[in-house]
Amino acid sequence: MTAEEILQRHKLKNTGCRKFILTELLRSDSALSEEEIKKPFPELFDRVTFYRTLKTLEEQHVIHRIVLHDNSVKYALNGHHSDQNPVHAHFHCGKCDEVLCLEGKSHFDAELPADFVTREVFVVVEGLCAGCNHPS
Amino acid sequence: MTAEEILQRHKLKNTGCRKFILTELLRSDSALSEEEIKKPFPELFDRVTFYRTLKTLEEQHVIHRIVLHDNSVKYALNGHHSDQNPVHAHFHCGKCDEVLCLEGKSHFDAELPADFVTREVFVVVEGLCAGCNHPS
DNA sequence: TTTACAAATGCAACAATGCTGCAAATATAG
DNA sequence: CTATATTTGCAGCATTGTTGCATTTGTAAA
Repeated sequence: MTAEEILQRHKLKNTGCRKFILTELLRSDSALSEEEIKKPFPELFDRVTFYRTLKTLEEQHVIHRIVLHDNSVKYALNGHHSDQNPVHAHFHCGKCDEVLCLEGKSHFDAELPADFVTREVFVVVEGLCAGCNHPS
Repeated sequence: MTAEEILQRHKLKNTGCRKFILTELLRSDSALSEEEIKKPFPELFDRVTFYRTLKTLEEQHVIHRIVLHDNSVKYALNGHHSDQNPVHAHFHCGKCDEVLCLEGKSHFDAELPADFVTREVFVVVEGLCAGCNHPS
């Protein structure tokens, strides 16, 4: 799957900034912050363009935001999930800062007060990844 | 439980800003943002003092931060929970913006990759509260 | 291919928030 | 009451979020 294919599939214009962001996210196993995405070419696009492009891609459900407990934000490509499951869970390694999607691998239950309705559930698991837990 | 008692219990000096923040949190059923805490007397303390006081209270485990999916932050008093349960779950009403603690009322499970370790789990349930779901 | 238009981009600018250093004020232990 | 460590207020800077507007660009239709 290429950046261009993703954009076509979502009927979005094939622009430089969009291609760049999607390409970087495709290259990465883990979710990336805005800064991490920009890293290879920090000055390639204007700050505001970057900001607006991320916003658009999120609104169009191409990518999703992950808000960590330290208030920082990372972005990841959306999978082809059914969107039936309202639980969005991610793992964040406190040492190497990597973020992993736990889609389909987690379960959450809560007893809400009467008449409360759940729309979405956002979970961030803070911990250590295998590499950081057992540094060899 | 008064603000002074809480401060004594944590061996913290009994200062104006601390008392003010704790008093406002004690008065409220739901978690409050910095702005919401300040609301009654917006100019009573300097912006930086407020910022640093919240940070201190959090570091001393008097209050905890709740980071919502829109990146905003709310604060709530810590209960007397055993701290055995690493899951911190809160409900956020997307309409009236209230935040409720779901402590002890939720359960989370995830299949992590081998050798990954969980330290803490932060959950935000986005939805509608009873009042906003069934406006009478 | 050219044209036309909506959309995307870059730039300027401002708001909100996070954060640090330092001097003055203050809480509390003795 | 005094001494001292802590807290506070102020000035100021960094980062991030956001908007308006003029210019450029992608794409669909002529």
